[in-house]
Amino acid sequence: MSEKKTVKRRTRRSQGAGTLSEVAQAAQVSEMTVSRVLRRKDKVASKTRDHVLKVIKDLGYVPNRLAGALASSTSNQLAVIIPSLRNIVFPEVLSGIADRLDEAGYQAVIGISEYDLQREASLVETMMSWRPAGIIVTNTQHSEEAARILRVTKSPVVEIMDLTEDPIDMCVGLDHHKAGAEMARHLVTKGYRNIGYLGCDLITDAAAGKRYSGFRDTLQEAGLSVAVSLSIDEPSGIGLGRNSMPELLAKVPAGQKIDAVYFSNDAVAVGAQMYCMAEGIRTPEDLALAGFSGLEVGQAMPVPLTTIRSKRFHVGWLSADYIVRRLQGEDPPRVTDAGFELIEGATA
Amino acid sequence: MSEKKTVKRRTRRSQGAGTLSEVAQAAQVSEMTVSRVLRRKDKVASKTRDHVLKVIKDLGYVPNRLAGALASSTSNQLAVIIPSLRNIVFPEVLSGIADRLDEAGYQAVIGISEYDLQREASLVETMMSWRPAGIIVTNTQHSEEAARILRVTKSPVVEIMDLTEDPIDMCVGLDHHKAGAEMARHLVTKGYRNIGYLGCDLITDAAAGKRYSGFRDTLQEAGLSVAVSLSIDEPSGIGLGRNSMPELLAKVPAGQKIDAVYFSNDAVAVGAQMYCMAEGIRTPEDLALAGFSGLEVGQAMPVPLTTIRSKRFHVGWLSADYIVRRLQGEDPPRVTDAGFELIEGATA
DNA sequence: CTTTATTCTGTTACCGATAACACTATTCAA
DNA sequence: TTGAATAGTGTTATCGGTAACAGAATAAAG
Repeated sequence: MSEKKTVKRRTRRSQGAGTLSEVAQAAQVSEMTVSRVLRRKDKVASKTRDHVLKVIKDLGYVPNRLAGALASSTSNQLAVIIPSLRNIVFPEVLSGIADRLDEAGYQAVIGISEYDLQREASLVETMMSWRPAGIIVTNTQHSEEAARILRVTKSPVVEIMDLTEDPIDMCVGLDHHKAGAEMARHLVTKGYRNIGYLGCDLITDAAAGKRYSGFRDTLQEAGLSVAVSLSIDEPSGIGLGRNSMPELLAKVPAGQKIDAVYFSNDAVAVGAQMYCMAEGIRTPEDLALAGFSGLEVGQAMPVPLTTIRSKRFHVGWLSADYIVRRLQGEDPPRVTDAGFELIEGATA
Repeated sequence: MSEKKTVKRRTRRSQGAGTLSEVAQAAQVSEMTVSRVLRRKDKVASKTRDHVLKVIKDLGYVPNRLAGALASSTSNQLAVIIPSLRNIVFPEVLSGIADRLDEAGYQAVIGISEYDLQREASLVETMMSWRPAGIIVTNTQHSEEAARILRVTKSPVVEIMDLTEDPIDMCVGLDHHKAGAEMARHLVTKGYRNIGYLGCDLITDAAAGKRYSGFRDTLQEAGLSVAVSLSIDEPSGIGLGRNSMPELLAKVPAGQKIDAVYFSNDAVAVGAQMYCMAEGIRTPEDLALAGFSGLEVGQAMPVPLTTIRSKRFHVGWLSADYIVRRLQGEDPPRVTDAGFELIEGATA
């Protein structure tokens, strides 16, 4: 008489949210029926549905999406990796993403890389292990490992803010080199000849680096060069601009003078502008200033900042849109140049 | 001869990331061994471990955490709900949260409620359905439904930024009523008697509402009242401050004058300050200004803003810390007043 | 050279859902 | 009236892992 060895163990803790099977029992239907009611797919008799819904409500049942996602291998989570949250640009991108995802029923999971490619790689791996519906990463430069994972996945991938001809999957951004060039042209046209540069670390922030090189190249074409430049390896911000201006000005060779400064972004530029106001340096009469981003704060200044507006909300929205559409079977463009726009403020 | 009806179906799509079982086969060990290698729990012979790790690397295997979390009912995801990302205060809170979570190996999943309790409730439900390790929500006011779900869950819950004596589980924040009161006292002490208020909608932003009531109450105790006030139902920001100042000033009864304005937060205050600079209104000689938050931009102004610093990074860090510690079996305090600090700038 | 303890690895039973198909009851056209 | 199409619901086999215990292999003890 062989008795099957029935080991009874397991008293796995409940999470207090109930299970499908509890609901099914209480409602006297099968689990599938409950599942159908919740997902509103397939039809369920409206009488049954109402009854099940009532039971669900009474029990305060909250479905377990881990199980759902595992079984169906579909998720409504979308991974988003950005370099930082302190630079208001990225929250604005996120707003665009969230806006589009919302209406499609998806949810962003955000990771912060702190401008560190190694951290980015580790985030990519962690986030992909949750099998998101898609992933959005910032910039087009990635570590070998991150790139490998992103290339292998079948989920849609969008690289944002920057452009490349050969994206991993899709990309939406703007040409930073061109943006830098455009500002250089603007300053040259305005008659500035002795131009300085103040920015955050150009290696850390690859896009800022591209803008700088576009800027410098264009000056060179005009027979000019960057008179003096200073890169600070700190998180960019208003404080950095305000505190580093004296240092930049001090670097100007004795006997020379600069008549304009280009900044890595608006935050730094605004900080510098505040320094100028505090020191009685008139803009643009004594010194012209030019930024990049088109932040609200720059445009609110008594003398609005001359800058280039990047379409951050739009880039975010579009990248999310592409992912959603891809998931719906469409085939959005691989490379999208969202463009930019020179804002001729009053500082240059 | 009864043949068991063996239905063979299923060709569920692979996700291209491999599975434990594939790794196990390739490495000639059991799935459990691979699982152990990855989770670094239990010990695995170092020879076996190295071999498995090599196979994992060669295959480019990325574990499926959905399955892992489902089986172990533990997650490294932490849900965080904030009202907005556009107000730099919240990204700063998030930085604090991310900072602490990182070192403990957790990951924040962020939801944006847009100051809408209904949306918050829906986010709470969606996010809890992923069975996060814990959840952080902003403010202490929630819809009936959100509160129910939060009370039922066994995961740690922290309400942040505001305080209440009876939190759902834990709370970390500051006393906004007191903060408003403190600023009122400061202005009164400084000799201001005709004080106006400009802010965003007080219903939308409950914390701002509490500050205002603390402010008003204290003025009343001093025998004063708010001379003129204006609430705009728009997302608060620098633009709002800059554009609404004229309207506020226009509301001052003819023949009267105000000598100070209290703002719902620094963004609005800075916008107003820019308006003043642009219009040649001197601060504080012609008009004193006082904000709340202690944003970098306010302190970088040529005339630094008088305001109250909220410890946003710290609040975020601490809330994450409490959750992590709770998960480790400790018992952090239920209510934590993170305090605030009056910054006596030069505008009041 | 056993016995016992210690390491390491495998087996089995789930976790809580969904996919795919099966089956029963209606409804409808002929 | 009857076979076929349509609706509504149930059954079974996973999804890709982990918990708990069992068992084998090795080391330590007597």
